[in-house]
Amino acid sequence: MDKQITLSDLAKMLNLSTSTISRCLRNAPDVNPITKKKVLELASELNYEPNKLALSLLNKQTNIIGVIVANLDYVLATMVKGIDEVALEAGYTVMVCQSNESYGRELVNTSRLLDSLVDGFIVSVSSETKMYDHLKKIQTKNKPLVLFDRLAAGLIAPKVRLDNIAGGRLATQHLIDQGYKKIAVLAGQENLDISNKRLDGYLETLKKNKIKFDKDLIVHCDFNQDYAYLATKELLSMKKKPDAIFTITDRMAIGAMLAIKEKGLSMPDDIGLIGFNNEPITKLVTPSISSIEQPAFELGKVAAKLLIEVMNNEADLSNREIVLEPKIFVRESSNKRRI
Amino acid sequence: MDKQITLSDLAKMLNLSTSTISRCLRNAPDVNPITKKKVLELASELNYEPNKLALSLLNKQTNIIGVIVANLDYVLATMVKGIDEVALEAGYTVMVCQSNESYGRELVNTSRLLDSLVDGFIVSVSSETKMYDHLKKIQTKNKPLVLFDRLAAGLIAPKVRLDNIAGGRLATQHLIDQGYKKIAVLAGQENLDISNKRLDGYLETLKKNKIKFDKDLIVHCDFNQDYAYLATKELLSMKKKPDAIFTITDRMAIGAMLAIKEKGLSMPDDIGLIGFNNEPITKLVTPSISSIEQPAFELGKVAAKLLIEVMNNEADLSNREIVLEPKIFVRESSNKRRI
DNA sequence: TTGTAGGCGTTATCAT
DNA sequence: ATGATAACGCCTACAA
Repeated sequence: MDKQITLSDLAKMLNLSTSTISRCLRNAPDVNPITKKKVLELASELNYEPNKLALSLLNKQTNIIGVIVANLDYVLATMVKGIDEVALEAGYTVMVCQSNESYGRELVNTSRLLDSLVDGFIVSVSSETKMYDHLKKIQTKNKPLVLFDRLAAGLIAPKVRLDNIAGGRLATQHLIDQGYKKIAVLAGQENLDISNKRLDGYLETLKKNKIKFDKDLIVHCDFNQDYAYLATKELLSMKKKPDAIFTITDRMAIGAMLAIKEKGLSMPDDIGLIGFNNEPITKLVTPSISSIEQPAFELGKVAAKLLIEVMNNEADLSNREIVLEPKIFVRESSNKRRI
Repeated sequence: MDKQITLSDLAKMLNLSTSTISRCLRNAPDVNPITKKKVLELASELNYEPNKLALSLLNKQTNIIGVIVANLDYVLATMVKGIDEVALEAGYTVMVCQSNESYGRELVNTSRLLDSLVDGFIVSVSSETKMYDHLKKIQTKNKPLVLFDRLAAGLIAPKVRLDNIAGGRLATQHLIDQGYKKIAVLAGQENLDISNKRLDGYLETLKKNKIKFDKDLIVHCDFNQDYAYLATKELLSMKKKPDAIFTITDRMAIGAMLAIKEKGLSMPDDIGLIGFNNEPITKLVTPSISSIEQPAFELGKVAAKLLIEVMNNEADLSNREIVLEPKIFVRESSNKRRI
């Protein structure tokens, strides 16, 4: 590691004090233009650049935003891109850590970022995370924290999320409108708020349409294609088997689709299928899969804006919750009436 | 932002000097066990944590690795996951910046990370990047730099990459073995090393099999499904139209597939298709798409290991180039002989 | 207009 | 066993 040029290097070379150098470099008002010129010339000649670490130590801020996500799949990567967009614009650099859906990794990441490194946090919890002490610790240390996507239920903090209930409603109502009556749900793990909300939308919509709810039609499993495949196989071998499946993610929809095809059933006639996230893949498989879209890029941008607002603001935004609306994209897998 | 507890806070409260406190906290040998106990108790009670910024300023290292990638699509996200894995293990935190395939963004990211923030760089250049001054600047400042995936041709630095020529060979030979004779290539932009290498493998294999090369069958276009779609439409309306297409990425294969289907041609009989990357989607579309796999996770791990080696080592590794081998996955889209 | 001194939080070195 | 001091690189009073 080469020694970087420092203020005092310049000072020595020009027989000036470091403060004078500093002033010249920062366009301070009261410096001799001649001195200033000399300093600027030497500085650019030697490629002087201020040491951000020293500045951060002084100003107690790093201009780094820490982002913790469970993984970098399509949706989260898109959200991160949105965060990046806004952060860069505002002069912040983004540090992305993946927890790999592991609670332990999330803890490590949090504490690493927390150690005076980042100015604020944007977090989407892992599916394994059931305790929020690490997030509370962020708050105890008075670092701004914004939750997005997968929220930590019960934690008071500014939040940005999709209206997951509405997503659940949208999907369910669509299936009902298409004439499906026995609608199964492949949900995520039971502690996962985002999954439960989508499920709530489902239940609500059944009730509204006076369809009896059958608890055997709800399966909780990992956010994972393989589990979804297995779960669907089981569902399809039940006596009162479903005539439609709503999966809480597109990955799971793919798993379900494989099981359905294997069983020799055809979509949308024998069975309807709708996913969630509107990943590009839904358009490309055969049959194409209906899905609920969340505005992922926008959601990331909003989260970053909110965090920056919190960081700049004295006002208490801890009860602010920004909710974005989902959209439905009807495709072949559930379009029984060929609308 | 609350004031964090500092060493001198503890010192004042216990009527000790900061050096003593520091020693106790770091398990130094010669401290009075009683003092030590007192200090540790108070420290944990007040949740004292050392200020990493101050440490970094002192030690001239941040334990942060900066990663610059063009985007976070499947392959790159997987590579980043590999980097993350190794880095975390070695006590480093990873800072991921996306250039969004923009040269300008890449410049900004580089200089931000460069400002004394990160201990080393792992970079995959954007498809727009044709000049490497920003990377040379990293080297001028004597920060370790490892290139991976998309290398900067001509820049001397430790590199980790896929054997792209072998990938091109593998794909081409497979198509030839299947009986295809007029093999088109959808390549990336002309300056992109990774694309050119795959193309080299193609050319080499044609020659080896004594197949005449037709330059009209090579199309350079953006790494992008839509462009690939359009390019394929053109290819298919040529007089001497191809009987197989090798696309340099799977995304492009998808675009090609859409154009092929639209034209009413069937794979693999009317036309063969093979992609590159072995993205999950290749297995899921109909017909499933043959593809060349690169060991993305492994490649990320190797890149991180190499960087750490460079950072710890005085030896000059700037000529080291680690090459990983691709594998072919034959699927329906090109399996004419039903092997 | 320029210089001096002190501080940001830590550690290493040298004294005590 | 503990304390004082200097140093990392910068900035902001305050002094000259």
